[in-house]
Amino acid sequence: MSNLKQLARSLGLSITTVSRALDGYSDVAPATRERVQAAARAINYRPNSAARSLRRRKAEVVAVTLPTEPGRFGPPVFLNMLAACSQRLAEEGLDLMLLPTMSPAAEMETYRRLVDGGRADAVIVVRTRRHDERVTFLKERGIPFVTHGRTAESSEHAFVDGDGEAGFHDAVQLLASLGHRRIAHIAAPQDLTFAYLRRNGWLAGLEAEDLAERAEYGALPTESGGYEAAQHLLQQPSPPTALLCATDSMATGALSALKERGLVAGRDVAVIGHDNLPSAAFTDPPLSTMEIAVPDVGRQLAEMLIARLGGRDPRDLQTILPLRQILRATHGLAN
Amino acid sequence: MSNLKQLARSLGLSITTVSRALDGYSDVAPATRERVQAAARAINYRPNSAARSLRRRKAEVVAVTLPTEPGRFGPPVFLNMLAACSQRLAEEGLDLMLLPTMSPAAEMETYRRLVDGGRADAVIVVRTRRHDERVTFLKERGIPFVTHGRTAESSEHAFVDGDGEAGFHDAVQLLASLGHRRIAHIAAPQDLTFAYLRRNGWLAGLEAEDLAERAEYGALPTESGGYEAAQHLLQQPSPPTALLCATDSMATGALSALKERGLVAGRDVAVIGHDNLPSAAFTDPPLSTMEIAVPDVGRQLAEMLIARLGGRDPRDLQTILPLRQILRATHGLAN
DNA sequence: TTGACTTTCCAAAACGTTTCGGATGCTATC
DNA sequence: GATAGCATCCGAAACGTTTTGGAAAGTCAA
Repeated sequence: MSNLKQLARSLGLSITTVSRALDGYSDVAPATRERVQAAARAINYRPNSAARSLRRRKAEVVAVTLPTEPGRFGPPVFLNMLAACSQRLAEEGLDLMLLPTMSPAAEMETYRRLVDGGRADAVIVVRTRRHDERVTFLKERGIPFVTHGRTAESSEHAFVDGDGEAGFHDAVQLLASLGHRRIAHIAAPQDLTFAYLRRNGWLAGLEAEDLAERAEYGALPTESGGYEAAQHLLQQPSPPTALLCATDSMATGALSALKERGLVAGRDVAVIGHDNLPSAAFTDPPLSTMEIAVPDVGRQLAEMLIARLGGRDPRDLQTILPLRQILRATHGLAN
Repeated sequence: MSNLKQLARSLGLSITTVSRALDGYSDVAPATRERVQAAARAINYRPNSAARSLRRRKAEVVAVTLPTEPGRFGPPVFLNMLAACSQRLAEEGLDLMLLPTMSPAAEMETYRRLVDGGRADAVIVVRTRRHDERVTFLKERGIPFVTHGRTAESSEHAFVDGDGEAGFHDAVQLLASLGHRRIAHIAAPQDLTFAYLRRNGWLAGLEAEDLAERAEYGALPTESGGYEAAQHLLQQPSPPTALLCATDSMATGALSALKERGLVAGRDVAVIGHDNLPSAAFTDPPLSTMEIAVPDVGRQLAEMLIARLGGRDPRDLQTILPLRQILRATHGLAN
């Protein structure tokens, strides 16, 4: 691994000049700069990142921890989003670094290493919970951060989130307009903000439509969870005619439970999910679902982070994005 | 952010002693050590990672770039694997850092920053191609690395891979034993090693069973790709009775194409995939597929990396893992 | 009392970069 | 021919840690 000292010696220049030539300062002669750049290219010189960030007192890294419950990774949706985010951050010279973590305890320890060890300049929080230890920690330390999804104390920090509440409200109204009266909810764990808000939207929709029946079942946000929930709901005395599912994964499991009982989704029972996973277009029947209407959530996340790093007030950096309903075949008619 | 100097001053000790107390050296008095540890805990001290890795001349980071074709992220399978890998690496004091990259060019630039800038001590290569620029680069630089999936020059480096060739060979034999004679292959891009090997296995299986018909169609390894491929293969004069698909995503797309033509998978046409995605148990009918038989590929990857960092010869670190067939409902009988 | 050992501590150098505050030599101006 | 101004370069300090090579004080045996 080459360094400035070698480079300087080989060129008969001082370390200072070489450093400034490469950084584009104006006090180095054009001819010299070219010589330096050529030599740097020739030996594949890159500044040592540890030395640079020690001196500069910033890591030039934005970190995200990826909570990975054993055996199950979060929706692939996150990763597309984070990829777009990383692209924008790269334009700013920032690396996005993802750190898988296995347990909440391990995750908090990672946060401490990250923040107290100066390894990251800013943090993105995903899988946000309503009362989120990570948010508390970051606020306490005063390090810039943006959450993907709100918390109970969202007014205090930057976030971007889809309007799941409105989306589920609308979905209930759509189903009601199609004649459904018994619209059940397949809920994800309520400590997760997105799950809480979607359930709220469902409740509000029922309220608005004056529907008294409010059957629901909570499960893990996975295909199995959705399957289990649907099984439970369908075997009740007067089973629901519509299943509003917190996620597409759950909806997929629900579809499979319907099939097992000889029911056709979109004809016998309506099913609506959320996320518009790539596979949602290929379920049988193709899943009706919803997704955030703007294409570049990741980019927005990056912009917010950059604004926060530039000192902008977090209260100016709070976006709730509208959802778009994707109506395929499973939202169906009530019979 | 606190540092050793503050800590030392507040304790009336030298920086050296504080450092050594925290690192568990034996030349510091037990009483002193406790005092230091208590103080460090009190102010949330963590060593500055830039300073530490500058001095130690190692980053204590293992990097993975995640190639993310726009709009599409690799199978979630990777991420479970990497999470397990990161857990094992953490025991060794190593951070696993994932870097999303949008294009091959951007990916190579990331590699250069990573390696020439001393940001990572070792690298994991995923989505391996048969002729892989990244592998060439890493070999040239002499930095330890392990690939997930083989390359054309695998004899030279550490890797762990599933035996896709044998798996697809076996699948052909299974299908043949069920009476299928026209077994088509839905292939992924052949520059990806896994795709190449699976196709090879398919060919070898046909050979072994003396089947002359070898219809195939290459597409992107996505649901849409599989859909498109199945459409193409099924509209031929004498369509295949079995579709052996390079991935479960493709198989899912193929299932949807079958349905559209009124065909039942597992009765009219057999379908077999690869990966055993969580959703594979919930397709309709449930997908027959295969997966690596051992549970902890990620851990193996980590062990190899650790061995390489310890100087072990890469030729001792090459594992091809057997696959397990998961026979659900779509491998079906030939009619 | 002396010398050899042990225990406990510490000063200083080093890692590779960035950056502050000049230094040097040259050109233009009066 | 002195002076100011400019273009170009550089020495040295600093970032926070680890680590080398002792130093100081205490213990023990002879």
